[in-house]
Amino acid sequence: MNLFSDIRDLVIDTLAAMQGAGELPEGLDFANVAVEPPRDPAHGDMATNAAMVLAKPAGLKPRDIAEALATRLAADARITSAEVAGPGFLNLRLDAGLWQGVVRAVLAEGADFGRSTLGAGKRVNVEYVSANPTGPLHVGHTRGAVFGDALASLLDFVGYDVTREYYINDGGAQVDTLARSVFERYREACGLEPEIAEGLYPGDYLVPVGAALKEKYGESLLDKGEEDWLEDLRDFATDAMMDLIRTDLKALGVEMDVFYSEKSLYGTGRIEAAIESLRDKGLIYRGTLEPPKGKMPEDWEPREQTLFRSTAHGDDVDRPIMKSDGGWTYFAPDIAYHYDKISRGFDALIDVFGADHGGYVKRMKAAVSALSDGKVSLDVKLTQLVKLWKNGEPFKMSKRAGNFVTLRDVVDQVGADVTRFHMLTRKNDAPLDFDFARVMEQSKDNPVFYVQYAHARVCSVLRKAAEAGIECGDATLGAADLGRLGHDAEMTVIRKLAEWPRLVDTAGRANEPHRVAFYLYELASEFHSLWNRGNDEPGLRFLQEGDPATSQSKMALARSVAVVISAGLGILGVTPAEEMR
RNA sequence: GCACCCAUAGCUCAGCUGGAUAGAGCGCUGCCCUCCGAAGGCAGAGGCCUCAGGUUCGAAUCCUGAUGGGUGCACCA
Repeated sequence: MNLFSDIRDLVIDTLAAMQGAGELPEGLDFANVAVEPPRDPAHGDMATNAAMVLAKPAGLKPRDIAEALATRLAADARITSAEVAGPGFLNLRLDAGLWQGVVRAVLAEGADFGRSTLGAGKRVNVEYVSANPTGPLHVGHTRGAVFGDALASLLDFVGYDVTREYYINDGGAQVDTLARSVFERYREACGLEPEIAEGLYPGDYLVPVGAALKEKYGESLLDKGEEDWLEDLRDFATDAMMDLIRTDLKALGVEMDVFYSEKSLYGTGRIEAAIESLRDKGLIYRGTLEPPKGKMPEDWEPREQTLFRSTAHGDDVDRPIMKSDGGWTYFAPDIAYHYDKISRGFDALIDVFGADHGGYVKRMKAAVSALSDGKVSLDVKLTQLVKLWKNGEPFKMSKRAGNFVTLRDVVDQVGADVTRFHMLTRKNDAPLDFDFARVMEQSKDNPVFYVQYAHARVCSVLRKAAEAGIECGDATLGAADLGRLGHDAEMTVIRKLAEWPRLVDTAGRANEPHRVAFYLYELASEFHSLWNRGNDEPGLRFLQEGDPATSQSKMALARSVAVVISAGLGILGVTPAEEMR
């Protein structure tokens, strides 16, 4: 149920009827006709721009169209008034029954209220986190994880068939480095002095991995050369790291559907197949790239390479896919991976990267465009930096020393709910401040708390009602006499509830889950406002002493707020608290 | 040098894909608890939406350019 799209349908139908009556020419495009909440509530319940959008193509004056449209709309039982305003806006007032219908719909549909068919069951793959399996996840990964997960839930809510996926970069040189680092920890476990050379991973999270190696191999590896243990240790270490990463993700409430191994692409002909596919399209060639303008790398020399003509699909320069030693560049398996996603039948792909991978977007889009002949879309969402603070002081971390702040540190300290919500209070491409002290604060300054508090208040008043012997099941409330609602303060909340389906829809189109967080804050704010007005105006209290019928109608509204908050928090992966004392 | 992202209240940020008088929070000033949770609410002050052009009925929003920040720029992932 989406009141805005219902009314828009009504407007479109009416416009079509006007065409039938010769009041409007045929062949008009109604795509830009919008029905939206007016900026100023005094203007009415909804406003449409139809007359202004159509004036030019129809060759008529906007006000004339608006007048005619207003006359017809006013004849509809759902519309109580239609007034032309400004340059040609049409302000509509709706029959109160429609607003009451919103509350009824929320109670009837529950957590499904606002679900849409925007996605039409299309299959979308959301790839996120995809951190190298060389250590625990840090705060930056945490933001990507939260964002990707909420985005996936949002897309599911608007009707997509969503797959959550993690690409394990277990095929490159960094895994060799990991294996060598672990070997030193293994030596350490055997009582020798570890030699953590420059370039190895110094973090002590590898100590238990070394110990586990000793469990498995005893001291048998000590006198062997790297060629004898490197491969085994690569697997052993990446498995250990992925276990760690999976556990961390779970602590944050993130569960992937697919973990896709880069290594599985090698030696199976899959990279070759992907490249062949590009070659068939004439997009692979041998050539020499121009040196980059401006800053010239020290060791630059002209070099003939195997290149992907990504410029044919919007990239700035063509990209090497093969190194001079004959091995693949990192780009080649990425091409093959996306080729695999395409061949698994996804209609749309989304990659969530850290902002430091921004330079990678165009070539990846070029690859997907080329591989799918433009049939599969790729949207790349970049998550900006997280700046850590503690009590207003910048919180420094040094990756070199291996003491960076991990996802686990954050979740253990502030909890998954707070972490998730806070990371969604900023647009993905805006930098985010994360102050350990402030995000745990339980006051209105903290949006997580503020939203959860609204939910808890509803739960509280419902408990009170139950104690007073008032039946408050959703079915009962849905059948309550909602005509008893109607005060401005109540209508404001109902209007906000009615926006939920619309909000979800636009958030889903933009792939922007943060909008859900902002909406929830606004809804909570309207609710708190109504709640407090009950202090001065007893008639606005939800629980009306000695008047069960009115109490139930007000409870219906309160309960609707809780249902929508709960559904919204569900998309964000945050628990709706029932009590916060 | 090139590409991408960003620029909105003193501070931190929204702004519903082009709509009416640009919104929150923090901070500042002043109010509201014999009252369903004051961990809340109300009111006030605070803006040439960085600048200059363009598109049109209409621009914070779209386009171009400038300025100021961030990020990334061949056989590393």
